[in-house]
Amino acid sequence: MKRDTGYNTKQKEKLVDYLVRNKEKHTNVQEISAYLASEGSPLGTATIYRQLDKLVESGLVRKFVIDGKMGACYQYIENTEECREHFHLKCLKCGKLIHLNCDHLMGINEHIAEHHGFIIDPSQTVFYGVCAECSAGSDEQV
Amino acid sequence: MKRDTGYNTKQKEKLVDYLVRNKEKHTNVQEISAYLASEGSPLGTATIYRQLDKLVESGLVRKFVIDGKMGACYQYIENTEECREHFHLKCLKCGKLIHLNCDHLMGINEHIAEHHGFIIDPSQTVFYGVCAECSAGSDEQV
DNA sequence: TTGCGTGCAAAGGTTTTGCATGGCA
DNA sequence: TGCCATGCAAAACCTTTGCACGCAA
Repeated sequence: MKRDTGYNTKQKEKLVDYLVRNKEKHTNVQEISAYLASEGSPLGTATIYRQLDKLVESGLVRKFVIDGKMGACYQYIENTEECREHFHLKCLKCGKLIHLNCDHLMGINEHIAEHHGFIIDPSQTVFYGVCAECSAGSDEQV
Repeated sequence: MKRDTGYNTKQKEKLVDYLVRNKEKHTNVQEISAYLASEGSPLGTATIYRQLDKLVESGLVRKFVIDGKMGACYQYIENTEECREHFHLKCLKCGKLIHLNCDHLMGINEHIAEHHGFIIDPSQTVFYGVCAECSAGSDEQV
C-alpha cells in the first residue's frame, strides 16, 4: 500500500469524485465510464482501469470480485484507519458493505494466530454473504 | 443443487478422476485442460466448462472466485456433509493460499448469522494476512 | 432411436498493453 | 523540461454459445 504520488488531472478528479459520492455502494468500470461520459468528461476505459489500480494500491478504494458477476466491483473506503479495527461484510445481493465491530469476531484473530500461525489483516479481509434484508426480503436476485 | 443425471463418458470420467486425485488443492480450467491433453485425452475447453458447471450444480465440486485472481478455481468436495465448508487464508507477502479446515472457525458463521443476521458464503470469503513463514522469517518480502 | 456430450470455432465481455500525444509540476 | 496521464486501438484472457456429429442408454 503505497502513497498516491500521481498528478492531479481533471479526469482523475472526476473519477474520484464519483467514487466518493457513491461510497455507500459498489460500482464498476462500466458504470463509471457511462457516468463520466454523461457528465461530458468521458474517460477511456484503459485510463479508468489504470487509475482504479492506483487507488486500490493506495488503499483508498477496495476491489471486489464476486462470483456469478462479470467484472470487478470497486468501492471507495472513507476512513482507512478506522477500518483496520473491524471486519467487513459484503452482501452479494445488494452490494452493501457492512462495517462490523464485534469483539467476538476479533477473537478469531487470536485463534488463528495461535493455532494456525497466521496473522489476519482485518482491513483487507471481507466476508462475503447475504445480508439480513436480502435474505429476509426475498430470494429474488438483483 | 440437483442430481447428476448425465451420461458417463470417458472424457467426463477422466475429468472427474483428475479432480478427485487433486481434491486437496484448487485447480482451474487451464490446468485441467493441460493435464488432460498431456494424458492423451484432450477435452475441449467448452466441454470442461460445461462439465464443471454441472459438477458445481450437483455439489460435487466447489467453485471459488478469489479476489485479485483471474479465472475461477475449482475443487472436488469429497464428503459434502463433513468437509462441506472451509475458509481460505491468503498470505499478502508470499501469495500462498491456505485451505483452513477448522471447526472453531465455522462457529463464526453461526455467530454472525445469529447476532448480525448475515449469512456468510465461505466459498467466496478469503482472510488476508501474513502466514507463519513470512511473519517469522522477516519483514522483507515482495 | 433419442437426446445428451463433445469438438471446433466464433462470439461476448472484461482487462491489459503499446504507442503517440497531451498536461501537470 | 521531465515525467506521468490519457486516448485509441489492438491484444490477451476467460467464458459462453451455436451447430454438427458422436456416443450412451
